[in-house]
Parts: sequence; C-alpha cells; structure tokens
Amino acid sequence: MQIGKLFVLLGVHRYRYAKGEEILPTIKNDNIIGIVLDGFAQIMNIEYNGNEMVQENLGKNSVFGTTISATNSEDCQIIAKEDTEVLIIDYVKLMRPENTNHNYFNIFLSNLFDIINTKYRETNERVKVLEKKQIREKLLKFFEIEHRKNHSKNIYLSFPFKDLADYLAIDRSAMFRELKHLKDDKLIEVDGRKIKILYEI
Amino acid sequence: MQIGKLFVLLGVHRYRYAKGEEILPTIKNDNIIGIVLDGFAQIMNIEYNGNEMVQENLGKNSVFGTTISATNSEDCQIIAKEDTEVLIIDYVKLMRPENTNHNYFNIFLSNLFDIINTKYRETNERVKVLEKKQIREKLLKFFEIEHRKNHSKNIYLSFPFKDLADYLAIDRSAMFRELKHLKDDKLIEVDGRKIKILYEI
DNA sequence: GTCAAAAAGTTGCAAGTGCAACTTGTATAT
DNA sequence: ATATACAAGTTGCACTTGCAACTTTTTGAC
Repeated sequence: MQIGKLFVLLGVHRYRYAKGEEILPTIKNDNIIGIVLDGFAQIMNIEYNGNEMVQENLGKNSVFGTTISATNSEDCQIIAKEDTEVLIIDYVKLMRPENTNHNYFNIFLSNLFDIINTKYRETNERVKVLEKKQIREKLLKFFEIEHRKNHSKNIYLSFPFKDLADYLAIDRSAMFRELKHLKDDKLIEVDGRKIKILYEI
Repeated sequence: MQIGKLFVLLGVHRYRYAKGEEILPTIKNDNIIGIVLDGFAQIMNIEYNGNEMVQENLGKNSVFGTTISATNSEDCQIIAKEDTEVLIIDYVKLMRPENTNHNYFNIFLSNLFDIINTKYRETNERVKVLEKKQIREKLLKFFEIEHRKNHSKNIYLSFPFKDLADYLAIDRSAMFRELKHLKDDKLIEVDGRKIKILYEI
C-alpha cells in the first residue's frame, strides 16, 4: 500500500496555506493533532473586546490541536504568518487497532511518537520552571536545567531576553531586576546573552 | 514471538517494589521512560540541607524518567509509597527502526503513544494555567478549561483545595483570598468543593 | 552614514503574593 | 465521646511583582 493511500485511510491530510490565511477553521471541534511541517503560524486569541493577541507561536515541528491542548476550541484562530505546510491527523482514526497491520503506519506512528515524546519532555521541563513561585527560583531552576543539558556553567541564550521572560511567564522588567540582584549577589555574570553561573550546582 | 521475549529485546522491564523501596537508583543516567502500572510512588528531592521534599506524585499510569523530564538526574530518588509496579522502557532500543517488523511492538507502541499523548495534553492544559501571571487569572483559566471539558458551569473538585493550589503553583492561603475576592465580585459561588461559575464564558 | 525598529535595561509605585501563624470545621479511629 | 489528623478558611505583614513609562543600546534596512 502506498503511503498516500494510507494517509487517506488514516485521515491524515497535508495542507498548504499562504501567508495570512487561516489554518483549517473547521478543525476546531475535532479530535486532531496538527504538526507544522514547514513555515510559521500563530494561534491568535480574540478577546471579548475584539483585539487579538498571540497565544502561541508555531514554528517548524510544532504540534497543535484539540488533542494536544485546550487551545483550539474557543475564540481563537490559527493564522499562517508565512507560507505554511501542516499535517492534520485524525486522532480517532489514528488509534484504530487494525492500523498496526500496515507497516507504513507503524513507521509513521514511530516517528509521530518521537515528536510527541520530545514535545512532552520539553513541556515538562518548562513546567519545572513555571512551578516555582518566585522569579529568582524560576531563573535558578532554568539555569540548573540548562546546566544539566549542556554540562556547562556558561549558558548562551539563542533568543532575546524578552522571550525568556515569556518562557518563564514573568514580567520582563521584573526579570531584569532579579537578574541584577543575582549579579549583585555574585551568583551569576551576564554578558549580552551569555550567562555564567558562579555558584556550585 | 512472545511478548515477553520482545520486551527483553526492546529493553522493556517490569519491576515490583515493596512499600518504602527506592525505584531503580541506576536508571538515573539512562534515557528511559518509566510508567507506573500499579501502586503509588513519589519523586523525592533531597535538598542541600538534607531534608527531603516531594517533587512529584506518581499514581497509576504516571510517566516519569529522564526522557520525560529533567527530573531524575539530580539529587532525587523515587520511593515506592505503596507496593508499586513499574515498566521501564529503554528509549534508544524502543526507537530502533527494525522494531516495526514485530507486530507486538506496534501494538505496544500504539498504546504507549496514547499514554504519552494523553499526558502531553494534560501537561499542556496545566501550562495554560501556569502561564497566567496572577492568581485570579490562573483560577479563571482553570475554570474556563474545566467548563470546556465538562460543558457545565458547575465545577466539582475531586481533590482538596490544597491540591488545587499545588496544581496552580500558588500559595494556598493566597488562593483562598482570591477565591473570596471572586465571590465578593459575584463571579463565582463556592459550596464545599463545588464551584459555580456565575459569569458569561 | 541615517533612520527606524527592536531589544536591553532602569525606576517608581501600587497591587499582589508568599509566608507564618493562627482558628474553625470535618472526618476517622479508638 | 474524645482524640487525632487533615482540610478549610482567615489575617497581618513584609517582600515581590506587574505595570507603565521611561532611556539607552543594538540591529537591520536603505
């Protein structure tokens, strides 16, 4: 069986959207997994007063959909900010037991598993940080995790500090204030986007 | 091929621990997925000053391990608080492409996928709440998600308020304070563990 | 270069929150 | 019935934080 036919059987569809288009308005009520294969999209939240705000950024390999989070079922829409290609997977069809008879399916599922598992690990990592009640603790937890991942006391941010504040779900200025306190306490040194851990970890 | 032999091939092992035992001290450095099949365990964090604190509760179907989070690689141990049965999965062996030739594997992976995917959705749900900066917003987001899940403005907590505070990663007394504000503002009514949403959602 | 836009960094202030230390209520067991 | 433990609920206070409103620096485009 061809992979294309199997995709139809499984309810897996590939869609392309031009910049500015809304991604599948119809998927909202379904039990689906979406994967961004290429491009960039954003989940926009429409507030009661009418103005929109970015709820989530979807880069390449991002996963979204009602099966993934409570995201896509309310007053929100997913907008392609560049030309974007997505894979939409019907979760119910995907989980049919007889699928495992098809080898293409098994390879596909194995890859999908790896993607979801990686996302799950990353999200758990973030939760470990978000669980901390205070900004200082969030920062220290973040440093600890980065240290463990890279086995180095030098942390290099590949993104703006603003994005770090978003990741930690804290106010940007409050974060800078606490970074200064950490510097004053000789716990870290900061040089641009390079953070050096000075304490024993 | 028998499922037992396949498990060996995949590096999947089932272990039983008596109450009080430490779960696999050796797994810490490996790339593993652990699943609690039965029983109850806790990830304990040993602090610098020596006293332990609960980092995570692992009930039935809980997933843990170094593949899942940055949890198990530092000064922590997993203790069986009841007689507990766990499945330990070697992630590298699990992801070998040739595995998909075995049908037992495919069924196993399909089930594992469902478990991880469910956990991922639940974790994402929690992140939506933790991302909110203020207690009031965390509570309102929590209500919103519960409302969407049950299509009801009556939310019944199946756990103590203390656990809700932990879930929201906020101080318990601060949570009660804010619940009172929400009551004063006529946004909710609270009767025991039943919360009634009074506003349009 | 010059300009504009984004990011970095700072500060005051009011409001929010964690923490400690309670009281009250509600189960469960002996 | 009494004791014990746990959950619910409250309060004061000091500290933390979000927010707004800046300035300064860096980056990227023309």
